[in-house]
Amino acid sequence: MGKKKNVTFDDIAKYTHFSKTTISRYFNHPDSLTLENQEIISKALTELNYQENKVAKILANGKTEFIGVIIPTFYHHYYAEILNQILSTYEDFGYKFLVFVGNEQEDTERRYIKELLAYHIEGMLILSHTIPSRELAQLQVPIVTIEREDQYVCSVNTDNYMGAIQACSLLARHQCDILLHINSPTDPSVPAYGRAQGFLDFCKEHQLEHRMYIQELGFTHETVKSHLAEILEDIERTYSGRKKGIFVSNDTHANVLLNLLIRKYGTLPDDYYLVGFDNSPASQEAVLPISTIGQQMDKLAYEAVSLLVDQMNERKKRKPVPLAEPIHKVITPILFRRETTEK
DNA sequence: GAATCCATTTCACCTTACGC
DNA sequence: GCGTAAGGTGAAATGGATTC
Repeated sequence: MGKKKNVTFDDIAKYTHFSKTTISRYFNHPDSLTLENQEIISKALTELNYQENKVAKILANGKTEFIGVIIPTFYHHYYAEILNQILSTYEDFGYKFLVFVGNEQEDTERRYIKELLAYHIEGMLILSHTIPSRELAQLQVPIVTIEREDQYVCSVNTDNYMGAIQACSLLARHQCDILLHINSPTDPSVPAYGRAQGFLDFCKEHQLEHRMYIQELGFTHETVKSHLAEILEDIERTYSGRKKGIFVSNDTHANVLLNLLIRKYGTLPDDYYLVGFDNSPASQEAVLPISTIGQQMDKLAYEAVSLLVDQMNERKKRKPVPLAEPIHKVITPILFRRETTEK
């Protein structure tokens, strides 16, 4: 049995005795047709069972309606959630997404970007950290980054510094004797650096005893667990008998630390107060729901896609005016008090 | 190297409405 | 009745990879 041929504009045109142009106008500029003719075409579409052909549309106008996305990893639940929010902006903007996970491999990410450009994506959202924004800015496609170094490209970031202040304020209100911050080494050009800087500034300003554990924790559960176990051992040894307020740089790591404590003590000891960052699902689903600084992922995703769509629309104009300077939007974080501080 | 896939775009034509 | 503008529509060119 031969393959059944799809119904095309040509078929609709012959059926209705209009030209293909008129059929195209029906879909793209319906107001340019009389109501009577719109009705005739509408009826024909139903009778012929026409199925929209996006591939032909892309071929004709060169606009793929695709946005490329590079995610660094799915180990952090934050990225799964933010991607979920990005995908849901389809309802608002109609763009579809081609997603790659770079796994922190710079050359792999370059290959993925090349592949995305070959698909004629109209814009790109970059969440991975490996490729400098100066290099991204050279690509002939609008780009918006989320929570990464962004000097030369548009971006949407959480106010990490304010988030750290909120976390420290909460721990200070609980009269913690010592404030501790666990983080990976972060370059000052990365927005997340604000978490460490905010911690440091708050402790200094309020003359609170503090300490920062800054070290690479790894990208697998096993390595993170092993490194956090070492840090916890040091905390137990150094600050025994004191009330410890720990601000961990993300919820995934906060959850691993919480599990280590619960495995050891059966519960979260009274002298431990814990705050994470991101409000990722891990913080809510933990054995003890974790207090956290919530990144408004829905807003981050919406603003990022919105900023990208603005640039993509500008490029479609006859005389596009490129941005003089990259736009950087900042989203306010929200404090969530849960059981790791509210005992 | 030409034909094919198929929707869009550009240019151009025809019709109708309106003012003088 | 004529000229002009606006509205409605069609023919042909177009895009790039694949197939013939």
